[in-house]
Amino acid sequence: MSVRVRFAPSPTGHLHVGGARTAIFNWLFAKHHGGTFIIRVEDTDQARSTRESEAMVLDDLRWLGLLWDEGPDVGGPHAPYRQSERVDTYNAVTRELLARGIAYRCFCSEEELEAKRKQAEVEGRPPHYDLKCFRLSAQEVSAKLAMWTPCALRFHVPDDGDVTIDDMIRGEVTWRKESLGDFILVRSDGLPTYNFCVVVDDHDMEISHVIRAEEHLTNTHRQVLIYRAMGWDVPRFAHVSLILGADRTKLSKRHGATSVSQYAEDGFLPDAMVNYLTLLGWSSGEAREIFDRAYAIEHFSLDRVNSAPAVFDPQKFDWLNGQYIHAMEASALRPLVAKFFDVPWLEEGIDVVKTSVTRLTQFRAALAFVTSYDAPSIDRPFAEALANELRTNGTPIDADGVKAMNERLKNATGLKGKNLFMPLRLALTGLDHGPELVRAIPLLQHASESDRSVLSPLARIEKLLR
RNA sequence: GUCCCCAUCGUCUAGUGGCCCAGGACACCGCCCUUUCACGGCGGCGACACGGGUUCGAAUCCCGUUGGGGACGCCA
Repeated sequence: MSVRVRFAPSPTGHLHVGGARTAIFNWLFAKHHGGTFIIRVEDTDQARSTRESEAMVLDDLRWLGLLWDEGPDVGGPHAPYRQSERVDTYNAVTRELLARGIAYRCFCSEEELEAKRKQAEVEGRPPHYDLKCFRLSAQEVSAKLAMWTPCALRFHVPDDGDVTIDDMIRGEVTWRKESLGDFILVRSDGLPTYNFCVVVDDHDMEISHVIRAEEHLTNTHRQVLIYRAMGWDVPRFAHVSLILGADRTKLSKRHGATSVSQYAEDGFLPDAMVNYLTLLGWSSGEAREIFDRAYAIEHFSLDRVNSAPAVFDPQKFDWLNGQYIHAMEASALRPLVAKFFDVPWLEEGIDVVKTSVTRLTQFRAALAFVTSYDAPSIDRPFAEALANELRTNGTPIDADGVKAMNERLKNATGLKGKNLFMPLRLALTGLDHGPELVRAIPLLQHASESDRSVLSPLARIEKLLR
């Protein structure tokens, strides 16, 4: 049997890190098995779904590098891949279920149902539907229909409604029929609900494995009942645990950045994000934490996915992102950094400071010693000696040149060690810390040559002496 | 409240009955490298939630307790 998996976002905003991880696991599983990765848009909630959101989610997935084989934009053998465009398919199933008496019309108003739910709650009963409309006679139904009374469609839970699944991450999970009330299949506005669409679509699209978040675990009960009613094969399920915030509740906006696009804007790299999210709940079994996609694809398996929820740790993600930045060539980093901060001398600048940053956005600040200069207060004879050195011998443009300059400065001033290097650093950068001078000084010189807004080392000393 | 899931250092995890008085990573602390900062190297701190079983032997299997999370919607 070929592996066909899907990621099914509802287009109500940017892709969330939890959704991103679910997408990654699906993608990894598909790639590992040489299967098909499908995107299906679950937009049956018309009030919240928008095309703009759909575009944002797809952009986020593309940014992560999770490319799909079938989807709303690229099409495929089971098009359309947008639930709002598949209503005819659902209607056909609805008619069958209705004809066979498995589904029935419910004329109860939302207010009425809400009141009953509240009542059940105070009486300590489960808030299940009371079957009022299930008991309606054919005549009563016809009468209501004749009066155009709005109605929804409910699925009737059968007497043999106990369900057991063999979840690939959790093992056997069982629900008793009693834990479920008759549920809505189609809303009174004619649009089918999630639990119904998922089943029809997953069957129709020949999905072999449903890999999704744990919040859907209890929905599986209803869904299996629909598969059974239709006589369809039930796919394998794998419910991935939730990602939690530091307070151990479901990760949400109040925990800070939670959308993929926010991390992109904050200077994180897609490779680092895929790596970090893959590690959140999965491990290869080898003591290896930094790996590329090829490694993850080769080693990924669902039975190594942790069933316990995981806390998202921004510090570790930050560290991991830094590891990626440090390992990259300045030439590869340049176009990525340029989106946040661009100067003619960027590549050399990146090369000089990259080990001091963990995010692309930090290059601006790390290179501030080049772009701006506040003349510090410094020992005047030393500054004059330095000015004299630069005027006489020119500014060094490589490490050897800097070393030679240091040697001459040592002789001219009688200073050495920290007493020489600290004033030198201060005089040229205005700061008491920064990259090594053998790199920083040539960078300042080069930058001033290609960028008029940058003061050269000599210009800095002259400003300081003024 | 009912149902379902979960439980190893602060966090992510290794561990599938003896190799574990529990290994790695982040964070934190110290030392080294570096005439600054950062990177890097070395070391330290730090966990099997609790109680019962099963077993010669349990972090690992079973039961219970506690704790956490999720779902109970004409949201997905």
